[in-house]
Amino acid sequence: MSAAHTGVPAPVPAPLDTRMPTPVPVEEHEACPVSDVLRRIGDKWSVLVIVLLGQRRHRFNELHRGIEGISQRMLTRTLRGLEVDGLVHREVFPTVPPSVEYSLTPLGRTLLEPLSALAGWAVEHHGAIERSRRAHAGAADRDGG
Amino acid sequence: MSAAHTGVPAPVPAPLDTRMPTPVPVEEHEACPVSDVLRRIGDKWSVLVIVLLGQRRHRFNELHRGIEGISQRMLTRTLRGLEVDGLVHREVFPTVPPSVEYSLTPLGRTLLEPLSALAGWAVEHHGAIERSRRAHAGAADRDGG
DNA sequence: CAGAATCCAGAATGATACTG
DNA sequence: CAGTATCATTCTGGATTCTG
Repeated sequence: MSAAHTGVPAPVPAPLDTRMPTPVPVEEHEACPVSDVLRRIGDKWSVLVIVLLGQRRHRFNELHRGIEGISQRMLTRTLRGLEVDGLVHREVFPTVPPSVEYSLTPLGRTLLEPLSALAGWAVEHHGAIERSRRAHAGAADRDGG
Repeated sequence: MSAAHTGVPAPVPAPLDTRMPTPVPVEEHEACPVSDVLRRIGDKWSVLVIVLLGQRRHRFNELHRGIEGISQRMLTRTLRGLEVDGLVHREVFPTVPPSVEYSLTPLGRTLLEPLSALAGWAVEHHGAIERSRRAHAGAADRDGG
């Protein structure tokens, strides 16, 4: 197995060597756990739910009110997905009216640390990203128009 | 602005306090840089491209051959998206036949570090995630069948 | 070689109405 | 309160064909 998709071993400083040492296979990319996780939390709402549940546990409608713009359906689906992956715990209280509380599992809490690393990167560099996007949009205008 | 979506300040150890200190607004989640980055690199191929380009620069067809299963169209679209965001640099050599080399920009290289943190988490915990998925699949079978 | 253009299938997301 | 069911729409990814 190539090391390419098994762990991103280190922040390689990109030697930019013009030679081609290895053929770079990357066969089993479908099972790559990195892509797998990225696709799970890369959807529209999962990160927001994880962050909110990282602060404290919440009831369903608290999340619904707290995340402006999410539909009931998508909140349910997001929570189910995170629950199936073992990141979120769902606890039902058989009261009337019924009450359900969501919280992060221990596994889910371990995700907060690497997530905060990526969040820090995003906060630090989203200005540069947006400038780059605007610059390329302008370039496209000048190309096409 | 709420602090909820601006940086995931720290790996909060989830006090699980039953009180409700703050109302948790999360208004401007559409502009949340964390979700923004996650959605960019959470697609099917971006992470693989970033990892490969983190090792060294590549020509178009090297990437095409190196990433088994990717279509020409998706490789082009993925590279364009990363280029627009300022993470990938595209350099054209006007030879015949033409040659194009892709490499990470300095901004793109800074992403390797937080990405490797998340990758480490994924590698460490994807076993637990898959067990959880299988457990819930089995539970669904017993529920529905 | 490195793409662009076109067409298409399926998944993700959303609005709305209904239920225990 | 906490969902489920249904339908419509948008987005994503892919196969194929064509070009400088």
